Amino acid sequence: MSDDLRRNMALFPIGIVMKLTDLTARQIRYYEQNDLIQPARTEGKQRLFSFNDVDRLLEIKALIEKGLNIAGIKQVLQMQEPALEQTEITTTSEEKRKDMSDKELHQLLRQQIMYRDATRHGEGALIRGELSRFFH
Amino acid sequence: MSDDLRRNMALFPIGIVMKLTDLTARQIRYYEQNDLIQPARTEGKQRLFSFNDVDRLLEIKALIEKGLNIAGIKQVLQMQEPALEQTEITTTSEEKRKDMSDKELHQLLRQQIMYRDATRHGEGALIRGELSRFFH
DNA sequence: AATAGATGTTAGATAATATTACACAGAAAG
DNA sequence: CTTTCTGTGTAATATTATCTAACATCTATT
Repeated sequence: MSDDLRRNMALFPIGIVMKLTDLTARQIRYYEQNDLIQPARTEGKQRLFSFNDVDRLLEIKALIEKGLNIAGIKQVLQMQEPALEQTEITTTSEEKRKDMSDKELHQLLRQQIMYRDATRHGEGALIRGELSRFFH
Repeated sequence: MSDDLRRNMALFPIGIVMKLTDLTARQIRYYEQNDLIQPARTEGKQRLFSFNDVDRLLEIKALIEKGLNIAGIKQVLQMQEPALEQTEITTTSEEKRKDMSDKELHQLLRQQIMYRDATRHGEGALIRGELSRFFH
């Protein structure tokens, strides 16, 4: 329980996240601008990232390297998001989905499967696996 | 193994550490000035703290609240430091020790014992215990 | 009362980040 | 084969965060 708190706690400034993810500030801000991440802010409006944010950025990076564009990444990420409120789960996800053609969706799912096959090792250890990339 | 890397990795600016430890910047810098901690620095000379640094600051804070002064804290911390190089362990520690009177040392040891009794729970989980204070 | 230790506070300098705008290469579309 | 769109680089300027150094304040000890 406090593990969740830990991982969601806003801790890192963008400079650290750049080193951790090997992304540029420009990229990180661009992904935020396109709603792929929503880092917290200090009083002075500076971004603060959590472990989860860093994890997500690493996923984004992996998907970018697989050739996905922002729209595709957005779909993939929202698919693997845990069920939030039990109200309107279906409506929300269906609404989002209706923006894609069948072909696009199938291609996306294929790529997502490949991605998960490549990265899945231990069940709950997926997170650990992501974080371990910090230390190369 | 990479756990050690993680805990020693310089990640947090002083502003975050202030919130995490509930210490002021003044205090943190003062403790550094007195060699209780040695945080890393950015190229631009700004402090960067690791999880271990934060842990240590929490220990320092606990000792301060017990009424120890800097010299006392220094002794306690260096006692619980893991054996570093096998060369000159004895000489180094004895050199440090000879600065204290017997009375001071005994008082210190008494307090240290009380401290360890109060905080010890699971063996290697001491770190976890400390870190959990972040989330009150 | 005087001293020393620990912290508060302020001032000025520097580093880190924010925002915005423009540039540009490659992919996608026409 | 142009044109357009996307993702990223880069530069300028403003603001925030941190740094160091100095002086002030408070407490406990002498």
